[in-house]
Amino acid sequence: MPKVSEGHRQARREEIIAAAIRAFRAKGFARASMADIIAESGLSAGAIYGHFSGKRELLAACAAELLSRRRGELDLAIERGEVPAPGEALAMLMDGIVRDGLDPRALVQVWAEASLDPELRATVNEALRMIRGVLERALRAWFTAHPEHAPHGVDEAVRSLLPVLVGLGPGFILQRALVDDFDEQAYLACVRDLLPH
Amino acid sequence: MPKVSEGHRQARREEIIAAAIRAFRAKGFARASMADIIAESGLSAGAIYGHFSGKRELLAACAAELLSRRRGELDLAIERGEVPAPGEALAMLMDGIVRDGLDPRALVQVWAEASLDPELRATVNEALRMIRGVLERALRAWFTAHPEHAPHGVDEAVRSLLPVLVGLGPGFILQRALVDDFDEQAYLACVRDLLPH
DNA sequence: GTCTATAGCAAGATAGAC
DNA sequence: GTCTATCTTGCTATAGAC
Repeated sequence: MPKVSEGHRQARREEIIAAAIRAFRAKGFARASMADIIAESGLSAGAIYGHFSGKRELLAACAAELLSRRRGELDLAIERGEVPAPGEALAMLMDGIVRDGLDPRALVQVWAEASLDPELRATVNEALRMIRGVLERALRAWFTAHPEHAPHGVDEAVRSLLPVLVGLGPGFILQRALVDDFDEQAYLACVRDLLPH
Repeated sequence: MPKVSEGHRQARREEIIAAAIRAFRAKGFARASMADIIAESGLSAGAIYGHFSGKRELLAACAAELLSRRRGELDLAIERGEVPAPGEALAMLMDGIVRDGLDPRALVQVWAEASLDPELRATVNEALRMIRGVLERALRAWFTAHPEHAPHGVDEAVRSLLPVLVGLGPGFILQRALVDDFDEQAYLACVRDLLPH
């Protein structure tokens, strides 16, 4: 057992993660140096390496943090018995990201790194499965409440629509990151209209 | 005017670009070193730097090359008077990417780099506008031929659907790059079914 | 646990011969 | 135009004091 209380250790870790998120946001994973993260945290090299084995582990921790935040809201809405339509469910997720002030570029950085690093890829996959699980619950609830939109059965409707619903998220995020005149609300409005509602 | 014919110079440039694409494909932009590209090309450092000012310019050239390839097919289909439905148009683009053997990870790398580098971002934006233009022509042709799917007029139908159609591309590419059990054909089938047809 | 200082290395770009 | 050899820079991670 550590000498310092586990609580303090956790707090310090989160402090470092927050600093790393800021650094990755500003410069991306490859370009943000440990020196940047160290400066951003106000700590020192030794302090960082006392908590994380290196830059990659730090990125994994950041990715986990960012994704776990997103889960709550939609999950909560479902718990409360709300039944958002498919397009609404996606809009809730995306709005949450926007509201968080989460720079879409940071997410693109994580994707890029995850596509090359097997370990991080596994982490992201797990996180994606989680998000997918939440969306699946939402879809299932809605199709069950509106069987007229699921002519081949609820299971089939969910199974078919889920990958596309998942795909619409990156489409939103990437355009936010790259397209000069991207209209977020118009995108979400069209999605709501396009998906069954 | 150069001593060697412009044709030879172009050929050498394309040779180098092809090598760079292979290197970026394998390792990503940040991790592929100039040494990798040099080895892949079979040339030497001096030869590369004689044609490109550095790694960034090389990436920009690769991005331009990859995107311009994609343009041809869909554009050609429209020239021939075919009128693909919206989902078909997207599927044609995505199939083209798959057929090219283009590693989706390479595209994610370009996105990540473009989201941080203003110059590359401008290049990608221009390329995206080109792709968007092609898709817009396709949508316009199809809605004109099927006005029953454009109750508020062709212009409005095109304007509304275009960003989402553009967004479905990254959704496909990213899932191909990251999701372990991604089913490409199911995704495209659902898209075809979801979009008007 | 955290600090300072630095070892050790990899990578981008260049210089100068041919 | 292209080659080889190398210069320079900036980085990650560690060592050792406190």
